[in-house]
Order: sequence, then C-alpha cells, then structure tokens
Amino acid sequence: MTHVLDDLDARGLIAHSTDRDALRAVLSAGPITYYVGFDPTAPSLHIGNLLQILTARRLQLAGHKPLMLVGGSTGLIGDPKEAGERVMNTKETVGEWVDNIREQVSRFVEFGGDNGATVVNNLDWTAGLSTIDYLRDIGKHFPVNRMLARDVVSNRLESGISYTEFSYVLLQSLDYLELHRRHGCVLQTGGSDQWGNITAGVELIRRADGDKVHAMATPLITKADGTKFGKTESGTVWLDPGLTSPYAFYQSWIQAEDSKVIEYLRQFTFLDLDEISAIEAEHVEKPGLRAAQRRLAAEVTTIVHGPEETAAAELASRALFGRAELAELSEPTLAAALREAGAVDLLLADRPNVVDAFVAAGLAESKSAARRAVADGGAYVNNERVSDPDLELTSERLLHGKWAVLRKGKRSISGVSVS
RNA sequence: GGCAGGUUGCCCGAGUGGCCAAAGGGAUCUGACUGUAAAUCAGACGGCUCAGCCUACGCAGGUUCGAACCCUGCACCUGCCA
Repeated sequence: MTHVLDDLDARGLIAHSTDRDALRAVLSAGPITYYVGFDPTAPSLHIGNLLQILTARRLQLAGHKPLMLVGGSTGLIGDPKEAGERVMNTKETVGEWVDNIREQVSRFVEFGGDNGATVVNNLDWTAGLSTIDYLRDIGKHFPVNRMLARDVVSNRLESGISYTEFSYVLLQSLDYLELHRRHGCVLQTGGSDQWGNITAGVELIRRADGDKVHAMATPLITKADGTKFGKTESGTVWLDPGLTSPYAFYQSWIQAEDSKVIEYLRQFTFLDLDEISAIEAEHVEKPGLRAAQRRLAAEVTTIVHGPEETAAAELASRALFGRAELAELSEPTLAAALREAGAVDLLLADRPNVVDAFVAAGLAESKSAARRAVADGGAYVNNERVSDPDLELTSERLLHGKWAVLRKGKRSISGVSVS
C-alpha cells in the first residue's frame, strides 16, 4: 500500500514539511494524532479551508487520528496579514461563527472508531489563562528578535502592526503545545501561509517539553494567472449552501482552467491517481470536451453538498448551457434549472423590462450596469441577444408564459419567473 | 512637542481655479475567436427618471460667477528635528 506521505506528495499537497524522514517514520510506526486549525474569520469556511479538511481526511483514512481545532480564541485576535491590521469582530459574532465552523468541519471526518476525530476549541485552554502565566510559561520561549524577523511581521513594521496581532503566533503555538500535552498530538498541518505559525509551535514544544513534533503545509492553490484560487466574479466560494448555492459551487469548479484542472482533481478529490491519469490523457487529447472539469465539479460538489445536490446542479447546468433549444425544455425541467441557478420572482403587473430583470436576478449590480451589458451586446434573454434595454418581458416573450432565462456574457446565467 | 510632506474612483497613481466623473496602469465586465479553458485584439468601467440630472477627490466650513485644485479648522499617515 502507498505510504500516505507519498500519496500526499503525488497529489501536490506538500509544500513544506519538517524533517521528511522523521515524519515518514512516525507515520509508519503506527497511528498518530494530528491537528489542523480553523479560525472563525467569516460565517463559513471556503474552498481554501476545504483543502485543509480534505488533507486531514486523507490522513484519517490512512489510520491516523484527527483533532479538528476551531479557533474560538485565536479568531478573536486574528493572525497578521500583509494587507494590514484586521478589523476585530465582536465576541458574539465570533461565537456564532465558531458554531458554524464546528458543524461544517464535522461533516468531512469520521467520529467513530479507534481513530475517530475530535473537535476542539482553543478557547477551552486560553479563557482561563492568566496574563502572568502566559508571559512566564509561553512568552519566555519567544525571542522577540526572532518574531520580528518573520516575514509577515517584518513586512508590517513599516505600515504598523498592533501588539495583538504581533502576539498571535504565541496563541497558535500554545494550541499545538496544549494538544501535544492533552492528546499526544505530534503533527500539525495547514496552509503554507500558516507555515510560520506552525513551525513556531514545533519550536515551542521542543523548548517547553523537549519533545520533537512534526509539521506539514499544503501549497497555496492558485489559478492559471497565479492569483489566489477560490474567488469568482461574485466573490469567495463558500461551503455554506446559503452563501454559495450548490449550483454556483458546481459552476465555480466547472470553470476551472485547462492548465489547472488536473492539479485540482488530485488535490480536491479522492479519485485515485491512476484514474486521474486516465482523465488527464483524455483531457490532453480533447480539452474541448471539458470532461475533466465536469468530473472535478461533480466530485467536489458531491463531497461538499452530497449526490442529490450534485445531480440537481448537473441537470440545471446541462439544461441552461446545453445545445438544446430552451423552448424545448419541459416546464418542470426549466423551472427546476432556473430555481437551481437562482431565479427570482417578478410581477407581471410591474411590467418589468430587461434592465429590471437583470438587476433583480443579480446579474447586474445596478441599472446602469445592466444597460451597459445590453449596450455591450452581452445581455441575452432566452438565448437571444437583447438590443433594447427597455424591452418589456411580456408574457408572449416568456417560456411557458412565465419564465425568462437571463444570461450575461457566456457563463453568468440566472432567471426570473414573471406572474 | 517643533518643522516639512501627504490623504484622489475597487487598488496603484496623475491632476494645483473653468476644457474633470477626473490621465495612465492593474483588477473587473463585455465583444470577436472558441470549448462555460487560456492567450490575443477591441470596447466598457459612480448613480439615475440617461442628448439631461445627481453624487464624488480624508472630514467640516469659507473665498469665488465657478474648487479635487485657494483659505481656515479637525482627523489620520510619512519624513526630519527634540
């Protein structure tokens, strides 16, 4: 059987690690306990976090025991980022987000058995920590000159950094130390942007307890143009279906670039590498078929939203993007597809025109933007290009007397029902 | 605490009394070509009841027929001095 480390490596999931041979040895010696953490900085996790969750799941499938940490305390502080000081969220807000994230994270790992997952919250060991203990037991192990040398911090020295954010690394390091002591945790994983925080924890454990523990980081996932993956024109791709609908989620994957889709298959799906190689061969042969993108979208949507939602998203996508005439779709099929794509209801009595409909359906941010889309020749109603922004959506122009498929450009589709 | 400079649209950045909704670049959107891909070329890119009007150049007030541009006060940032 393939060593889990080799599998992760072959999937392009290891950007950094502590001593590779030592890590391989502990993973081989028997089940270990490892952890990955998520700070509640938003109401939901997004697909960047998903990569961390899936990586954790891969390790669990290899027999190891995951601790899924939710940062109830670290989320109140916020780690330093390049852009500048974070805006602090209220404790109530962070508390709500903690609950959401705990629930989300729990869906992707298993809880029963010898290596069942445990969800932990770092608020449990920091809430009662006194300042004096913190300074004596933790702070003493952190040379300020080393902290200042870290990239994130040194980049911020010019623009300014608060003591709060500067200290963040101590809290994350303390997490590792606590989990090491309480649960025998010997590995922390995370994104490469966390590498500094992660290794600081390794260092703390070595200094405080004299133990050698390990760390591993996944690479930053990028798009073909080198920018960060996980954003679409409409913003972050969230895991919460209320924030990013399963249809929108599916669409975000199906739009993956040719040059990246195989990488994503390796990183975001559980398909085995041989099968991915077969998909790759086909993809290289006939990229126009987009078979790799379809497979990727189906696999990841199933992991996150389940098979039913995936089937619905696929059906809607086929109906709306397919070659078939929209008028030939049966009303139930059309209605289901548009509901999936996010249709809104309008009143016939309001005599809505194209511009109104585009704004209502969220395809344009303002009426000006909608008019612009029409002027640019990028607005379509029922697959017909619209040239008059004032065109009314009268019932004879609607499919089945009720529906209009609105499209802006070639991939933004939504709809309205007028009654 | 003193002196000097700065704060412009999503971001960077030009503009020092009317020709400014504001150069240029980036991001974004659209079109052409295609395959819901990339690259390339072209157009668009504050809002609205859209040949016009309204809002906007850190905040508040003032001068002026007219201010992003001049004056006063305030806030924040940067550099030099103490």
